[in-house]
Parts: sequence; structure tokens; C-alpha cells
Amino acid sequence: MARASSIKDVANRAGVSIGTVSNVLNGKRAVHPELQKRVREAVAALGYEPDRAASRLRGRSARVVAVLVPDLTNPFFASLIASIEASVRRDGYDIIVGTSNSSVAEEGARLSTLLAWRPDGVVVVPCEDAFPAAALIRRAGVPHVIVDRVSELFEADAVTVDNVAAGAASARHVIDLGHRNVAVAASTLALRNIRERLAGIEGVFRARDLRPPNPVEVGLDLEVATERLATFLGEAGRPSAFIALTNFATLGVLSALRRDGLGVPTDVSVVGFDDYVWMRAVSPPLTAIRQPVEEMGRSAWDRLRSRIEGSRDPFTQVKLDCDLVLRGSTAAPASPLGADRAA
Amino acid sequence: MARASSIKDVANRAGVSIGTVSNVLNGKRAVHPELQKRVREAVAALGYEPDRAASRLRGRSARVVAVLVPDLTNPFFASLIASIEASVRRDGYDIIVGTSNSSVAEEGARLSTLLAWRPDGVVVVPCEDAFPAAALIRRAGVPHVIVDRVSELFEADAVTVDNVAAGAASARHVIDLGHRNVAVAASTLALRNIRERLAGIEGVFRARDLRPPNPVEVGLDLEVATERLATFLGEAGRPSAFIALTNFATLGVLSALRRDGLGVPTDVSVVGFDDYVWMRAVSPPLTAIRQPVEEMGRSAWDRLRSRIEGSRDPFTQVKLDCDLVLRGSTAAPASPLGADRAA
DNA sequence: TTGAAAGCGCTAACAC
DNA sequence: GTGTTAGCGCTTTCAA
Repeated sequence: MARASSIKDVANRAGVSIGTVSNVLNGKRAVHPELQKRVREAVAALGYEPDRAASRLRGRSARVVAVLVPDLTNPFFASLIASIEASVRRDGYDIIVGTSNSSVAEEGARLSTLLAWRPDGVVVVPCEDAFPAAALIRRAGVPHVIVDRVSELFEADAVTVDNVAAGAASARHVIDLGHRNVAVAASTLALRNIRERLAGIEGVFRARDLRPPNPVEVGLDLEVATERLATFLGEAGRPSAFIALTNFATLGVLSALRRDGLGVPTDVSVVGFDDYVWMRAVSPPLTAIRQPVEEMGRSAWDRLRSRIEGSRDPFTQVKLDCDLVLRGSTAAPASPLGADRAA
Repeated sequence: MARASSIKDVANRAGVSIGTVSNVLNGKRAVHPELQKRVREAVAALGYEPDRAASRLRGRSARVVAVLVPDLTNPFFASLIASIEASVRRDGYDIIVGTSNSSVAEEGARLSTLLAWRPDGVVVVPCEDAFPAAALIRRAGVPHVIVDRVSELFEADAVTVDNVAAGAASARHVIDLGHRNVAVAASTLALRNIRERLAGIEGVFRARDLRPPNPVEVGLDLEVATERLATFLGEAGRPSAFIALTNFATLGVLSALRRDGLGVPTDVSVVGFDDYVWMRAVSPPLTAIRQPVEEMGRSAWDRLRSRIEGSRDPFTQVKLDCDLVLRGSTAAPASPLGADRAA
């Protein structure tokens, strides 16, 4: 296991001092072309790459940002990380990633170890509205941005989505198609962003003098979700349309409808949440609310970078717009006014 | 932006030397209980967490492993990283992740910057069979494990899947159902692991004296994939079953069938690749080849850890088994022997 | 058992 | 324009 070569090795090989090597590499001060050449040759020959950690220790930034998400197997978080990684890389930064496993306790623990790297900045998707680990970040005094989930209390830069508008758009869509008996599925209602989506839906229903739909919490296990939604479907006055408020809820709805042999959109229309390639490939392709994940990552980095560079602006909360992507899973209900309770 | 507290701050507050603080924290040498207590109190009060980078510099491992994958938006790689992260965390390690963007050039560049962290180990999914960046890793002398894609030449520890067996299982399944005219879709055939899957299929067909199916390369864009498969479907002698060799090819097949209004499995049976929750939720739920992603990550870390701990065993190539998960997308062909060319 | 001090690889301030 | 050196935060000798 050959020790990686150090700046000393390069200096020896090039016959210069380590200071000169550093100057060539960082370009802070002019160095004679001849020496430059010799240094660069030595660097190439040895495959030297400055030690990021050592370099940081002596005053330079390590150019690393820590990213903490609840769960990497959730495609939304994976896409978010992909976007953040692409963004930071453009500025020569690396990311170190951690997972809180959707547990507040682990969240704090993970954050601590992430902070032990003394990152230049931190991007977090808290696993619950309450985000006690925020204290750790503030104590460390590290620039940070909260993404996706934001409690009302926590004062920090944040990047979210206009959840109310997203919910409203989906509600308008199904109402305009003629649906009156609409159901809403969410993995949980404990998160503010999800409740906001629901509020958006309720707002539209109320504005049109319709009774707002009741939400169903389906959890995070497909069997359980299917079960819960199935009993719901069995009841009299089965809804003619479903709006899913999370990507997992979308799967639950689809699974429950399949189990009951109900056709989409013939028997029941479905509005999904998030937009993944599979939603375009399946039959019918899913009408869905698309979150601008890509842009969320970029936006989080923009804000974080400006903080890293010393910005002292007041906290901002960026709210990005979702699109409602119309595809084949929504249609007018079979009977003009839906399987209506007015029957 | 408060500077994070250092070992010195802790020492001052506890009224001991920094050496004692270090000994309390690392437990290398006995420390008087009273002093221990004072140190721990100071640590808690200051929220002190030792600087990983500085600690590594002075001889300790930093407990990081670098992970490089072609693309984080691919759910397979995302799941793999999730598994690796969970595994390494159990041993107190962190991961720093990079993406090669499926480009060999970027792969080398990314690997260099990842190596600049002097990680204890590296896990790589190369983006092509040729893996020139391997030279960088070897020169650095860092323990490493190659996952998923392995060229014949490169000598290193590797964790893969038994691709031949996986292909064979899918072939046997559709043949047993009565299909004779079978098509195979892959995003690309430039990767050895995918060619092995195909070889597995061909082997079974030949062993049963059937003409092996021709493969279609569909690329990585859904529109393009749909197009390519659609022309294929339009031809006389349309296949009665499709086997997809990658998760993306699965989507292409589904999309093409939908476009042509063909029912699954009534008109065409489909065997998908990889196993994600959506495959269980949609109608029909997909029969698919499940790669043991979870286990792949764990296994890669097991091997890597033993190398980090100094193991000098010869290189091993772990080959894990895939399952064929039977669900609703495969069935006997409409006419007993399929839309056969023997007609 | 504890403290003092060397030194890891690097950058930046200082000397020439 | 170049070399020398202090010192970042830490672990680990070496003395006491």
C-alpha cells in the first residue's frame, strides 16, 4: 500500500522548495516558467494530488459540502443528491453524504459526524418538521440550507416547493374533469409540506363550494398502504378520482386499484406525485405533479455558495413551482358527475 | 460564523493538557476518573467533535470511503449507495460520493479528486468495461472494490452478479410458458455484464434447439427507445415475449407496447430487470429479475473492510445470485406456441 | 498518570 | 522569484 506522494516528494523531484510547489499549484504568486515546468512534470510523474484535508487545515477551504437526507432509496432524495452533486462539482466541491434513516435521533448523530469534516456548508432535508439537530449546525456556525421540509420556526435559508399551489393545481384539474368525489392519499400528514399540499386542495374545493376530500394516511409499506386504501375503496361512494400527495402514496393508490380490479382512468382517475421515467412508460402513463428536483438542488447550492462566500443577506426561503404534467391517468368520470354522494 | 471548538478549547475548559483530552476520547491510555469526567463535561458543553481531517493527518484513519458511480439518478446506483452507506456507517465510516456521468474522461478526473481525500478505501462502478482510471487507484495504493461491472483484464476485488444465470432463468421462464419468438432489449451491449445476461439467454435457447433471440439496443432516452422497439414490433412475426436486460430497457419495452396498444401479458409477456416498488404497484405487476443490490453493497464493504484491515488474500470476485420474481406480466402466449415463425 | 513537544501535509507570512 | 518557517488540530512519543 504505497503511501500517496506528498508535496515534499514533488519538491524533491523538481529540485525546488515546497513553497514553490505550492505556488505553482495555487497560482498565488509568480513562479519562473522553467521551475513551473519542472514542478508540473514532477506532479504528473508522481500522480500527485494535494491532500484536501491537510490543505484545509492550514487555512484553505476543503471544498466539501455535507448533505444529509432521510433516505437514499427514495428516488426524490436520490435525484436531489444527484443534482446537488452536479452543481457543487462545477465549483470544484465534493459532497459527503449521510442518511438519517428517517429517525430524528439518527439525524443528530449523523449530522455530528458530518460536521466533524468541517465542511464549508451543509444541505439538509430534515426528517420531521421539528429539527432539533439545527442547534448543532448553528453552534458549528456552518452555512446551511434546508431543503424540501421546513418548519415554521426554524430560521434559515430554505429551498422548497410551492406545495399549496401544487395541491391546488391537482384539485382544479380533477374538478374541471367533473370529479366531485375525490380522495387524497399521503404517506403521512405529519409533515408540513404534505399538509400544505392538502391545504391547497381543500382551498380549491371550498372556493367552489364543494366538500373537501378526506385524506388517507397510507404509511410507507406497500402492503399496508394497499390494505388501507382498499378498505377505503370498498365503502359506498367510492371516489372517482385519487390525488396522491407523495411518490410513495402514488404507488399505494395504483396498487390498491389494481387489487380491486379497478381501471385507470376508466373507473378511477389518478394524479400521481413526483415525476419519474416509469410514470411515462406504464399504461396508462401517469398524470402527475412534477417537483423541480433538478432546480431545487441547483438553487440550494446557489444559496449555500453565496453564504460560503460570506453573504450576510437575511434568510430567504426560495419557493419553486411544480408543474402538473397531464397524461393518461386522468379523465372525466364515467357518470357525468362522478360516483357522487348526491346519488 | 463561530469557529468550531478544538481540542485546545476542551483542554482549557477542563484544565488539562490536550494529550489528556485525546486519551480520554480515544481510550488508548488510562486517565484518572476525575479528569475523565471534567473532559467529558467540557466536550459536551462545547459540542466538541474531533476534526476528522486533522486526526487523519496525524496517523489515524479518517474513516472515509470514496464511492464513484456512473449516475446517481439511476435507481440501481442510488440503492447501491444507500446500501454501502448503511454498511460503512455501522463501522463508523463516512462516504464521499462522486459521479462519473457515464463518461470515462470524467471518471478519471472524479477519481483523482476523490483520492485527494486520502480515503481508506474506494468503491467504484466503472462506466465502461475499459477502466483506465484503475491505474490511479493502484498508484495511490488504496484498497478498492469494483462493483457490478468488471472487465476481464482488471485484477481487483469485485462484487458482481451471476449475469449468465440471471439471463438463463428469464429465458427458461418464457420458454416454459410456451414462448418461442422472444425479443431481448438492452440499453447497450457495450457492457460485459449485459452481454453475459444475453449469453445466458442464448445458452438456454440453444440447449433447447431453439433459435436464440436477437437483441435490440435501445439507448438511454425513452423516446428513442420507444421508437426503436416500435419499429421492431411492427415487423411480421412480432415477438410474444420481451426480456429486458436493464432497468431502463424495461421502461422502453413497456412504453413501446403501450404505444402500439399491445396488452401485457395478453399480447406480449414482459420480463423486467431490477426490482423497484413501482413494479409491484402497476398493472400488471412486473415479473422481473431482481438483483440483490442490498447484498451487493454489504458484500463490497465486507471485502473492502478486510483489505483496509490489512488482508493480503488473493483477489476475489464475489458473484451473487439474482432472483426471478414471478408476477403478472408473463403468461402463456395467446396461441399455444406463440406468434411463431413456424406458422 | 500526566504534560510537553514533535510532526502529519499543507499554505501563507516572512526573509532573502 | 525563491526558500524557510510557523502553525492549522490532532495523535503519539518521550519525559517527568
